[in-house]
Amino acid sequence: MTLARHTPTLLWFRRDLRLADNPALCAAAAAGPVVPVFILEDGGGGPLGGAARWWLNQSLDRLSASLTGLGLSLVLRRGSPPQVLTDLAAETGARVIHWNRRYEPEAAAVDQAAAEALQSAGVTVQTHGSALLAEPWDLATGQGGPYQVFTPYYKKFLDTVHPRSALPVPKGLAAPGVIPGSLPLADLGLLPSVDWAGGLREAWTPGEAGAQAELTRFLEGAVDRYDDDRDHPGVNGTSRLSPHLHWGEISPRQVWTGAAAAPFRRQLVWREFTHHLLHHFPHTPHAPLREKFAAFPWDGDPDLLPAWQEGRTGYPLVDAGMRQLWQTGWMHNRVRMVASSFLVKHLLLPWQDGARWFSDTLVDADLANNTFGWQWVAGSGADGAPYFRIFNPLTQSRRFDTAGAYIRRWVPELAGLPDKWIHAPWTAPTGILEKAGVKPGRTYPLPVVEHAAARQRALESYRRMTTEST
DNA sequence: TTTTGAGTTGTTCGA
DNA sequence: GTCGAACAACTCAAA
Repeated sequence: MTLARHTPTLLWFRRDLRLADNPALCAAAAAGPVVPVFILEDGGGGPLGGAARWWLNQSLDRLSASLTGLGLSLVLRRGSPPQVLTDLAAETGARVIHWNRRYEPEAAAVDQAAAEALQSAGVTVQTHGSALLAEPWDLATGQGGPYQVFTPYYKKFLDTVHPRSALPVPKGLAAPGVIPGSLPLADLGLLPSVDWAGGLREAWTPGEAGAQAELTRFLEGAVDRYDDDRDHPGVNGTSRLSPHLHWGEISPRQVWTGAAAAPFRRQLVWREFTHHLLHHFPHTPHAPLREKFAAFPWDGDPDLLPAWQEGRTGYPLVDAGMRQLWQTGWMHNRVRMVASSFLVKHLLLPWQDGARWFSDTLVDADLANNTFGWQWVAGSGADGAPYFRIFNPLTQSRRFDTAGAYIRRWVPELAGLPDKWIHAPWTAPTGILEKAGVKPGRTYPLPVVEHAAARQRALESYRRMTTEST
């Protein structure tokens, strides 16, 4: 064995907290002893929300245990990646580093700075693609530009992208003779000082094993009914893989390979599309993609933002969604649309406020997906959604949570109401309300806005924007 | 260059 | 209760 075989290689874990189908891990392992490191970054990829920090803590704990089982030791550090990594290279004598690429503008800038610092220090940087099925710059229109409409993107994707099968966990992993020092996980300070995470613990199992279990559950049942069930929030009909995908505890390739059903794969391509958009339009987390929306009059009552955040709007489906989010760090996608639309159109508050709240409370908080979703709802994003598409929270509630199962679970003070009245308690007859123990305005809020009036006001605002900007 | 067809997820109104 | 049309005008993507 040559001396070079004993020189360790650095492996920088970021949004790929898994061992299977991990190209950076495979490449590092093939070169000899591996020093895996995770850095809690000072700035970079944007501030981590509270729910995301909890998830990250659990996931790092699981990753560390898995690596230990294979004879490796995860090094935890905090600071600025260029500094931390050049220090670690000097400390270990590593000449090569591998990582899987990130795509958010700020994260990509950090990675670029780290690569430059390492190269200046004589360290070879090798990056790999694993967070997406296609690189954001791979697909282009006939003109060579980025796509802004999903359907043509989707067609192009199906024509040109053929995901390869997943990589196995590499065999024969070896640690270096000297293990670099690591912070204890607790010293990263990811967990809240007051433990509010009970609902999260109950709802989720972060980590690679938890991700595989969730995929298995989905493949053994829900995937076959996905097209019908995914819109019904009272049914466990979605994959619930979003947080696992966000943290890379499972790769999109593993999911794609496992689930061949077209309606589900289509959703995975949506994830690709949002990353494509964010890469090509890096300003969109803050500013509307459609420029004329910069003039939109967001003149709703800001005092209603907390009512929305805390699930006190008086619209049971909206409130159920916001409370599910607060308690479990996740909201069913159908309800995300209804609740987001309510903030933007009924309350006339800026989508950026909603995006910020979601970023802080979602365990799957993902810049590309979150940005796309909010801009789509606001009508300022990349699609042909007409401005007059305003969700009616009652129609949506009756259509998708007909029997009220979702509302009863998350708004228990309404649980005693019959199906017929649970969607709009303030319309129920007095006798029914009394029997259910519901006092509108006392045990459950009256609607903070009236639907028809709010709808008219939103339409008027869009009209104002279009007339005043021309 | 010009033309053409089409665009995730909806609601309301009136026949 | 059901059904089709209207809700505007624009932009995108490809031919």
